[in-house]
Amino acid sequence: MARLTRPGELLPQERQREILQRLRSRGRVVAAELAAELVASEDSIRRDLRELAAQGLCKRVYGGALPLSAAVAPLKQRRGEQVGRKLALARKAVSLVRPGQVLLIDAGSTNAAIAATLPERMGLTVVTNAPDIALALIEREGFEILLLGGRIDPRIGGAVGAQPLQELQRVRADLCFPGACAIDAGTGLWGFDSEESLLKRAMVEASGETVVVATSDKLGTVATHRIAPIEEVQHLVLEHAVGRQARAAFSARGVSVHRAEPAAD
Amino acid sequence: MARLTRPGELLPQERQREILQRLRSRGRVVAAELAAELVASEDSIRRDLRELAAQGLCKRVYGGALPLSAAVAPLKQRRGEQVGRKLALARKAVSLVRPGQVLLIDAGSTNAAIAATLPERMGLTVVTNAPDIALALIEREGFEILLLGGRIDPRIGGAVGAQPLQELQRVRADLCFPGACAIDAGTGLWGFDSEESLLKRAMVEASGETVVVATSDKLGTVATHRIAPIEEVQHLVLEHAVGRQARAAFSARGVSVHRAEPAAD
DNA sequence: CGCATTCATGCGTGTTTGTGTACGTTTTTG
DNA sequence: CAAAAACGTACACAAACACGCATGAATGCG
Repeated sequence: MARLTRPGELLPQERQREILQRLRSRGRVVAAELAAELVASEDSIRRDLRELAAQGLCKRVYGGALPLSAAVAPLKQRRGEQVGRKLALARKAVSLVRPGQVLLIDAGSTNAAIAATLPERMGLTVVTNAPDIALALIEREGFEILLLGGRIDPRIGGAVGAQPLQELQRVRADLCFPGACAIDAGTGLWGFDSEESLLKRAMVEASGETVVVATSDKLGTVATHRIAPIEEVQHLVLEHAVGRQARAAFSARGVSVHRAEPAAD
Repeated sequence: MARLTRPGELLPQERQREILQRLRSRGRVVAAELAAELVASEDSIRRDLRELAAQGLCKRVYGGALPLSAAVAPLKQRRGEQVGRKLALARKAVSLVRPGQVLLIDAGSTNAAIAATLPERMGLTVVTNAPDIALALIEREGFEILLLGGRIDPRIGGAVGAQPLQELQRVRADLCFPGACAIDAGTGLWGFDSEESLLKRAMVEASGETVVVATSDKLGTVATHRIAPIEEVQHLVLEHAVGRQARAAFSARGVSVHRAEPAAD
């Protein structure tokens, strides 16, 4: 008794696609919930999960399924073996995002990982100066994307200079993710390039809160161009391996320190 | 029993276009529904879907079809016939570019192929509203890239609206490549979307010369929004298969017609 | 004008695919 | 350790499918 294309129901493949989306956005799926929300028997759902697991797209567990740790990392992020670490950081960073917020995302590979990890259909607005981030979001769904234009610096991978600065004046964001820069508990946030730092400063100013996501090598160092004092940084996402002392130094300055899960692939 | 041009019914190509449109707007199509709403047998609909899938325009699934925007592995399916054709067009289009010029490249898959075909180290400056085009050029070398910012329309794959329009005021280009639109020897250049057409118009105005690169289905048709009269189009790049009559019609209007090499698949 | 060609279509064929049911097994829970 | 929940396998059925063929309309050529 197979009533397949009943109006209002989902196509088999469509159902599987939806399951994958939920996996990405919520981190898990429950067979019984899926059966209820997508209209299908639990048997069909189980078949789907089995099939997806066989394709290596998720991990089958009792009661439902979980995303595979390195599930959605096809081939665009081959910037070294950092991928696992950056993904772990990105997951933690994304947990700070709430529905409906406006995010200001700077260029950079870590931030690209964050953008790729953002949940769909949360009503998020993303403002960015990086074409790769914009492109990644275009290919997904449910994002309002605002691109900052200007001359593109190929080393940075995004627009810099007066124009994006000017466009930023018209933007007000909830959360800001300035890209790779140095951070120090005493002196605050620093950048390596003059133009770049100017833009990051403007980003921080245009946002309610600032989230710094830092790989270990960015810690405690100071660069040449000042971006912001430590008081303007509300959140700091660090790798699992960072010691307690370093974390405490930031906490003492009023920064919420978030620790990523160990990058277990 | 083929009643082909029956008034009120849809031509095969019209039907396929409609299917693609529904695919974009609703995210899925069901074969049975299509057969009912467009007036055709399910066989014909299935044939359409198979054909569209073969061209890489959708993903065929049991019961209907899905857009491949959220598809898992888009890379391996970029081998459809469209790619060969677009590459042949792109090669011809690029031959019109001279060293040191400033190019204005609109969003669209054909234009992306053009950008990918541009020679490096020719001192070219590229102005574009499409993140994918900007990204492709970043990863190569020897290009000056200027990104037009603004709200991004995911269907178009680039910035549209008032902001890129305004930024265009400050740009003067040598050559302009407005993206996919309809062209007719008598009435000129037409677009399908209001906002989009406005931007294309501004692009044409900001450039010394305009190059229209058209796949065969764009020929002789007229859409709803006027972009420019035929006098403002200096070059037209057509596929090899386009007949002599059609080419002559444009030549007579003062358009330089360039014929792409046959697409060697 | 007559003929061959091309093309979209509908129908009949057999095949593939998804689904529900039945029944035995495994895992979790109290 | 026993009950319940979740699971997997086997089977039957119908929907959806691909393929081949004949039909009828438009087109091109002698």
